Amino acid sequence: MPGGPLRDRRPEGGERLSRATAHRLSLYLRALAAWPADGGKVSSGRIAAACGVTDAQVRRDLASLGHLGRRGIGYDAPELAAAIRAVLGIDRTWRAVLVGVGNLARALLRYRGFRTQGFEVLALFDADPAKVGERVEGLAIEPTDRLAERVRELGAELAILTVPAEAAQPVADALGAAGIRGVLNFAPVLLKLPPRVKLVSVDLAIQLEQLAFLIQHGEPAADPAAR
Amino acid sequence: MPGGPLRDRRPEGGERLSRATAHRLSLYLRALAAWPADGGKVSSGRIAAACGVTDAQVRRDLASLGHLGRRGIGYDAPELAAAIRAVLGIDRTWRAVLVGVGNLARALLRYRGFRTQGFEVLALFDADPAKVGERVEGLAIEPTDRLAERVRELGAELAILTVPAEAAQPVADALGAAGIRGVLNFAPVLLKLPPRVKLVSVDLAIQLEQLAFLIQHGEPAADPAAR
DNA sequence: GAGTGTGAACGGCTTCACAGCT
DNA sequence: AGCTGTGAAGCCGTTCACACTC
Repeated sequence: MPGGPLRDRRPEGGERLSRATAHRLSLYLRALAAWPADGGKVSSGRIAAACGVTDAQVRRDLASLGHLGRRGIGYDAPELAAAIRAVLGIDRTWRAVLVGVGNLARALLRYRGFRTQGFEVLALFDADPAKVGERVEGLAIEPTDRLAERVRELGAELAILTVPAEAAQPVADALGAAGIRGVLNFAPVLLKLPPRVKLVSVDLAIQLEQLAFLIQHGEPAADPAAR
Repeated sequence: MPGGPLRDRRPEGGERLSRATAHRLSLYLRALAAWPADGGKVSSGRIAAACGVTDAQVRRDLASLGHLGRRGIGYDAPELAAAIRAVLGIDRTWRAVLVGVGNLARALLRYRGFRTQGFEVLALFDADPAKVGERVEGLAIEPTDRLAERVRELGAELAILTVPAEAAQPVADALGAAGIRGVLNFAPVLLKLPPRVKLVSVDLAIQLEQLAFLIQHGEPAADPAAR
């Protein structure tokens, strides 16, 4: 058998944390940031209460980052925040471009917390010639057919896709070819991308459907945060 | 104990379907809608391919809706779509209000698929007096302090919250008091609501953080759709 | 007392595999 | 052959409980 023990080798480095855990870490980070910077010590219980999860869950999540807590004491808030940022990969600045400058794009651009959390939008693109040249939040809109070229030029790693559904796949193809590493997609379609490009999709209509579902079936508890 | 001799309620009383399943059902529904309306028959394999899941998963999900498929044949697309709509609770119209008329709100209002999927926004509210009276997508913006009164008047069941973070909790309180049944929240805070009010939260900044995390750790596969 | 770290039990979702129908 | 429905198994994330530390 040619495969042998070399295949399927777990890349060492301890425990891989799940996507769900990563999501909660974002929540914890937000809670820490909103904290009145008192003593600097926090406990799993306080974080849990602020984020709507159990304290055991918080401890389990934080333990996966290393030995950050001290028994009987708690966690050091700044140290904890730094560790979470590091594992989430937001301890540096990500260079991003945005394609499709509609209302959603404008809302995102104005959203504080993008730049503060380490995301920087470097360029805007739109296929509509009437929009090209217009300035939004300090950036001039460029034509979409320059997308690949400019992505390479700027060294952008992330793309935010806020184009209509029909335009999404062609743009995604162009982004993939230009060497982008991640796409945050708001178009309600299933994008096909090479496996080296990571994808997170947000479908706003589906969220409303989920809400209808929750009401329809009397689920036990309200949801702390959703995806 | 009422009921008595009537047991054996197979059709819908038995299995509760999970939130994850409900999310996938939304995906399937979208795939069905986008289908070229050929014969009218679909198989679990085709749906699976369109949604980025396994065929076994599709069968398991659809089986939980009742006995819709026919062995050797597949599913009848229109019938399947109707069944999914029914279980998701979107086989009727939901009356909704929207609070906080910024760019995000305008993007949502323009989003086709809201009204077509059974959601109708009846009124808009904003705390900014300068915006009150302005018409957006055919609706005049009303002052937020009329919110509770108008929710009752209109019989609204759902609310879409697109206000700044600081304003979210007070508005949520007002909505809860007015008898709203569900809230779709876009403000980056953990809302406290009575358990009878269902909550779905969408945090756009967290989605970007998730993307950074995926890139940072070379996850095996790209994600079909996210929450 | 307050609080973390963690094995172990638990529960639920997903995948497998195949029987059964067309 | 093609495809669904479904026990059974596998897997993974969450919760429990408690030893341990300050």
